[in-house]
Amino acid sequence: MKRTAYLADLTSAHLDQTVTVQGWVARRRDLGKLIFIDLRDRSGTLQIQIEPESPAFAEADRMRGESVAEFTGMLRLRPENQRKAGSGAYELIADRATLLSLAVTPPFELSKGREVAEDIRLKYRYLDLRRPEMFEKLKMRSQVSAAITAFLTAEGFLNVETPLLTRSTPEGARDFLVPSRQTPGEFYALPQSPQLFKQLLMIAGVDRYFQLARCFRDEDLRADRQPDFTQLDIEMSFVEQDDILDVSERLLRHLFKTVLNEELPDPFPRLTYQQAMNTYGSDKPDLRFGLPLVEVTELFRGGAFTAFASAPSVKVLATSELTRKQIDELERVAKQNGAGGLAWLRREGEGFSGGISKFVGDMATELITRTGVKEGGTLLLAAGEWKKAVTALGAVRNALRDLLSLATEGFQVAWITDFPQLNYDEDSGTWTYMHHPFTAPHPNDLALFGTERQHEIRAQAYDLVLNGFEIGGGSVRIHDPAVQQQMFGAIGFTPEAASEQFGFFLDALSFGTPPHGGIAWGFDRLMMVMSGAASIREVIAFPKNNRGSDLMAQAPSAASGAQLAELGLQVEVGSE
RNA sequence: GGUCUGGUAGUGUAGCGGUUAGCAUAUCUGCCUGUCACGCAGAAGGUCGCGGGUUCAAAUCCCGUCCGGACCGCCA
Repeated sequence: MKRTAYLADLTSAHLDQTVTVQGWVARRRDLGKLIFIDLRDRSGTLQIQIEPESPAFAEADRMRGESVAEFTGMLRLRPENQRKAGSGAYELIADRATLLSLAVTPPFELSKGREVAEDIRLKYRYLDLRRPEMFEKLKMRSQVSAAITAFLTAEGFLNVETPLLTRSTPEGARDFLVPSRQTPGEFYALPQSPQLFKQLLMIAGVDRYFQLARCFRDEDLRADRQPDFTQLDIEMSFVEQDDILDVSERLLRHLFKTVLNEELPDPFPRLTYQQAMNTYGSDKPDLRFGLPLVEVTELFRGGAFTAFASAPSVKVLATSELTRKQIDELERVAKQNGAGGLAWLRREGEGFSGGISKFVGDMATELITRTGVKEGGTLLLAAGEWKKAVTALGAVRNALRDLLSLATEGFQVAWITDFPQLNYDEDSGTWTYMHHPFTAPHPNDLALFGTERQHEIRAQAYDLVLNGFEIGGGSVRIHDPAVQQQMFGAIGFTPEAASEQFGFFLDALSFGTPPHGGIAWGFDRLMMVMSGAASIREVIAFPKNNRGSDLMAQAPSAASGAQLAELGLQVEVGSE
């Protein structure tokens, strides 16, 4: 029999009517003769009452936790002193019960939820997803996805799909390869992003494109990274950077308003890359708390503390009183993030004790003034080459956030702009692109190409940062072939090499390319932050663990000899 | 590749040289007609991840390994 309604949709209109409900047995309370069952479906729960004389009794008596059941009976208002909110105001007096599917004892108690080890939840993901908390995340994701589609469609964007089986191009990440059966020895690559395709769509005249695109990168995982993930990919023609930022802002404000009823600022704050790094030690600063890095390089220059005396950069963080153990832990963080060490000082009156205090005698007053450190408070200092020093202290800043619960409630969004166009790779001694090789440099900086100041070239590239997570990034693209040549030249691509690797794309650029640019949002990350989840896995229906394996489906798995033969492949498994 | 951290009944945990390996919950049985984390009584359930070592004695200490998790490298 068809169910009357979802459990949470039963209202006073159904009161004293015969209704049929279906769902899972969330809990069973057997009082001997009288049985109560809490039935759960995706909408909520409803208490079912089975009286001992009821024809439903024998069937209900067989039901166990997580079994699927159907009940028909009269919907009643609960006794007044027992009513709860929503469907908790009602109960169903069953006169017919059907056990649709008896469940074996589940491997974990669904009601324990969060307390259960994640690998067990992942192995039995379909059970984990029965938990209301998990269902709510799936639901929110679907709502955001629908809102994105509606908003961008209304703005004139076209949703276009791009291939998943495509060509490997030398971009940033490692590709996942798919062997070709029809041409043995050749491989497709799964796209790291639809980057080239979306630019080709601009060349094709689509003008405004978006797609919720699956992307694949074969790199090590993190709490906010999966090997296959979803990107909201956007590209627009005949626009400048501010046009792209404007659409992005309006879209994000719309999503937060409609889905979370949260107001985001208009406009979003903007920080340049330089400002973000210098002040917060990160290109994705968490702006839910202050704690800026303070500049003290010249205070220590030529001083008694030799480690700092000639350092290009010395930065300091002022925080509350910390224990030695906490400082040791923070030093570990600093070292893991590239610092040689983490110096510290404790304010005592108008001077300092502990740590490197014997070196700071005459600069104590100036340190106190600049940092505003309170009595008993701690200063944490890192020195070195500017980027190393600020990065290490930026990591310490985030560690302090976690240690002292500094982050405020809610959402803090910002644009990070003016990223460097080029990055010097110390290991290989070569220049590389920071964003991607088609990113347009700032027009005012073009003259710096090929000079020793080319690291100062600013790109028309920007990241969208939310609560310390990079949730989006994009750029204006190069549409001038001469600039493209300069860019390839800077990163050591000869015209031949460029043509070999991006030939079809460079051909396309030569046939009339509009000025264009775009952005890609990490959709999973956005959902993670919006839903307050601690990991990206919480907002993906069937995620992979930290080692890239799907504990439920047990992927990846070995291929059979026949499959390999058909593909012309042989496998050598790592022998030492 | 590296750093840190964990692995004890189905689940969550205590124990950290000598315990019958404890507790909670789930499971099973009995009792119970207004419960709602129902209650009460009882039962069953553990190669203490795996291998080696130290010791009279190892869940406990040491080494290795496997499996989780966080981070660094990596991820335009």
